[in-house]
Amino acid sequence: MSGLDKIFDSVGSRSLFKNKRVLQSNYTPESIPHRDKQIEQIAGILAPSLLGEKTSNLFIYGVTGTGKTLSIQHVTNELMRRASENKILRVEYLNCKLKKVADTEYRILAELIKKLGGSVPATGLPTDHVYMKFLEILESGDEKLLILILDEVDQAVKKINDEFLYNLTRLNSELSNKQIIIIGISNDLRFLDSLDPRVRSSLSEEEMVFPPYNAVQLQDILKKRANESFKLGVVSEGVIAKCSAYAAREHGDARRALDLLRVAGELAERASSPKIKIEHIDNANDKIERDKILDIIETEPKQFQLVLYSILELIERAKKTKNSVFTGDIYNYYCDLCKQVKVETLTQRRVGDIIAEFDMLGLINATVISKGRYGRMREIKLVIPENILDRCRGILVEGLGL
DNA sequence: CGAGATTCATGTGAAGTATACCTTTAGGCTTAA
DNA sequence: AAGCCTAAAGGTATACTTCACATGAATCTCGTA
Repeated sequence: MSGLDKIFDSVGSRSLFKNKRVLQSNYTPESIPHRDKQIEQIAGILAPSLLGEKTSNLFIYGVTGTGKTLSIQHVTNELMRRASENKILRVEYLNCKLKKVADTEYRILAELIKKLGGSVPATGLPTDHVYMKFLEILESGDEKLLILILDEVDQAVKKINDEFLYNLTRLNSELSNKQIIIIGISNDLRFLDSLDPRVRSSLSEEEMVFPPYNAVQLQDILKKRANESFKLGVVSEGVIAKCSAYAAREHGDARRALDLLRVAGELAERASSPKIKIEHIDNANDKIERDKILDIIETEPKQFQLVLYSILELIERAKKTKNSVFTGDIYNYYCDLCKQVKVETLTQRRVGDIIAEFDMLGLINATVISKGRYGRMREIKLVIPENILDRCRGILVEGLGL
């Protein structure tokens, strides 16, 4: 038996997981603790849809990981189950945050059409044409109602404008025998205030707020899932408490807590530990943060990577001299870098926008400051933790062929 | 000395351009009657 | 004549550029005490 066989064979017996899926973020549990009230309320609002009646549009707030998406999905799943025979309902879920998938009006519509079974080219069509196509494909279906769930709408509106929401809410008047119910989900509590009053009133006919979980509730949730997910006796004393404490600090983000538990389990498994210990959670916390950032960096387009590399290098240098880094410095360094790699340089205008995007992504922190006589620029600070800087640089160097 | 003007380096908005892709339309070719 | 293919014409979204104006506090200027 080869050495590898041994490793492969031992996987089954060594695994700490009974059913890992339970801890993955796309898993929909049977019951959702501490959200009974909200679920009932949603169900109450959406119930008439079973009879094919148009219900109010619904708007839901709450910070990440408070069970918004889960609750909605739970209710709509039940609705679908009840409505499965008579085909009056259809539910579509769309996350508006996904870059390159749903970050423009055109792409959101294209994505919706795709989900409904049609197809549209990535570019070339006038937007109103795409609207027509959307209506067409909607009319062609059997279902009377479409429940459209737009997750993280605030992101979409920030990138586009609120007119497209208005267009969506107005589509109902163009549909002869179909109706659309829009459910908007947002993490940003102030989002509604920034909307045009017209859009606001039609989108948020009903509003709901999901409060964050407190540490006790988080523990409850984690316990339940841990029991389903891990084999008996695998979870050490205090692990659950620690996970929920971490997550409670992140304003009650349950998803974060579950991720933490799952990754901790994976780490423990990899380290051949028979139990998940508290130290695994600390490691998991680092790993999650790390993977998130590394993934963003890796998937960013080349020009963005060049800018980011410039930022990284300059901040590294500035650390020694205790100077700050500004837009101009970065642009100069970036230009040199482009020459070195033989890539076309973008204009400073564009690079400025790219820097702003990194700010949005949370990789850097860029604040506009005025240095009086010496101009006005963004002061740029890195948000990426020290301990993964080298790996970031590694990815960039490799990706750029430096 | 201090109020107001000046200045710098870039922020920021709007409009224009390049590219890649789409539909429509007209012409040319083939085919079947 | 009808059907099919192709190429040109006309159109769009997106990423980027160009142009022009906006910003805001350190510094300068100059009248005044």
